[in-house]
Amino acid sequence: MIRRIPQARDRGIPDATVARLPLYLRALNGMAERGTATVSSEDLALAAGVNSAKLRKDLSHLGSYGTRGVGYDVQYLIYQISRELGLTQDWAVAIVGVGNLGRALANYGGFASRGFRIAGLLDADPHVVGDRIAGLVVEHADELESVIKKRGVSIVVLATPATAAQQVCDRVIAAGVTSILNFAPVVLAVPDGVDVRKVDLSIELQILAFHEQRKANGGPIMAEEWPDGVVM
Amino acid sequence: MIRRIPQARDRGIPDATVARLPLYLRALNGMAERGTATVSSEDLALAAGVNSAKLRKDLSHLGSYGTRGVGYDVQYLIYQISRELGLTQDWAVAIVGVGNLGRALANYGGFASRGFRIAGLLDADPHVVGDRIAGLVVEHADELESVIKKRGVSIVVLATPATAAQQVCDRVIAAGVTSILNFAPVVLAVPDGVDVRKVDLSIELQILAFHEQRKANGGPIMAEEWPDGVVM
DNA sequence: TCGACTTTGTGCATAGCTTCACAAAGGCAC
DNA sequence: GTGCCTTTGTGAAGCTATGCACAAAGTCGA
Repeated sequence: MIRRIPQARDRGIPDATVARLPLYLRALNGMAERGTATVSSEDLALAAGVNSAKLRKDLSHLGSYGTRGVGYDVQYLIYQISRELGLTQDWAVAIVGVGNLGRALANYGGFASRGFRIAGLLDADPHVVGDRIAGLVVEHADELESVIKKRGVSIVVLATPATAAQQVCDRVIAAGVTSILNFAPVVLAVPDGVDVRKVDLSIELQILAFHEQRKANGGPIMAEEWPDGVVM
Repeated sequence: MIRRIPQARDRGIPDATVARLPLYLRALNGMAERGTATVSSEDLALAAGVNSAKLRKDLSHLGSYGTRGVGYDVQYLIYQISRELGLTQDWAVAIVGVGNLGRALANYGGFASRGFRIAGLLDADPHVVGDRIAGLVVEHADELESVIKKRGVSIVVLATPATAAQQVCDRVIAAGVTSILNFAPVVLAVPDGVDVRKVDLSIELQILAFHEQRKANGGPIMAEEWPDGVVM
């Protein structure tokens, strides 16, 4: 039974807000690079593609970091959001499954730039073990537990085939990992206290197809374009 | 101003429901492969990792396809969900940007199996153009408009660098595409009527880091483990 | 045919998220 | 100072999603 204790500065940030903070952070970094010193909620909201009231409410969960009449100090806000997200520390990430997707992830620059360090690449296929990818040598999946413990891995990325995902998942949890990013198209069963986030390419396409079909067959349409009385 | 017109069988399916339908579909396909003929909402909900009341409410938006006392016919439900999602037709997909991620996507089996046919691979880099990947020859990005029109592409996957994404996005929209799956870490500006879904690997990791940090520093914790009176 | 049992479909209460609208707070010119 | 202007932070209202709980509807055995 997990129960939150309200604290002095309540850390109960809504999930929806947490999911947007990285977006704000990215927009702020762009502004910092262009030399912008302060930004209003209106402008930042525009850059992040959200409503400005929502942005202000999101930021208000972190504290009161703005200045009325002026806006937010870009550098200061970057620091506060980074701290809140835990990006001021270094996270060791292991990628399990070095197929096409695993390789793409290993080479993806967006990780390293945010405090995520790839600390291990593992695969069960002996033909892949030993390959050097993005500066790391692929290790055998048998080494999973030892890699996690020796290198302090706290986040595991699953890029294995669907059939292997649950088994690998069980092993990394047994090894003490409680944060998993799952690319395999399966619903993982995990105990309480373990966070799983899922990225499913096929599901995203299916959602797009739904809306695309709807656009084609008079779904949500311009009311003006619908011939009067044609309702079937 | 877009306004929905309620229809005889109201097609106003909530977004949250649409996002879960592919999940149900996957679970149902697994059951069909194992020869299951009917399934109760309880069992299907378990397989899909959702609450059974939610599952029933989701399915009730499609119609009344269950039999009280028995459950749902697996094959029939597969058909109904597929039809609703638009998977009974063939969708031509083009992937723009054939870097590591683009290659992984091109080789990803999950697309073809659901009515998504990769109809084009494009890249701006002359060293990549001409490569054969997953049975297709990479074409130059200059051919974008012609590929979209000649092959009836209706969904475009953006796997370009962030800097090129908006420009490519503008071009595919000008060519008539209204559904985009964006892997580039930018907020795309698009006109009304265009659907963009975003997959952002770095954001997912940041969300995990937030929760991981919270687990480490007395965030949501076991109430029992918190020393009495220590509230700062 | 009947009654016990199973499971759906949904009304309702609740929780969470979004958006509006505005008072409070601060900067700046004079 | 003083007053005007800008922008934040947030109360309140409305909307969407969730989950309980149960009546309605169907199956199945006797």
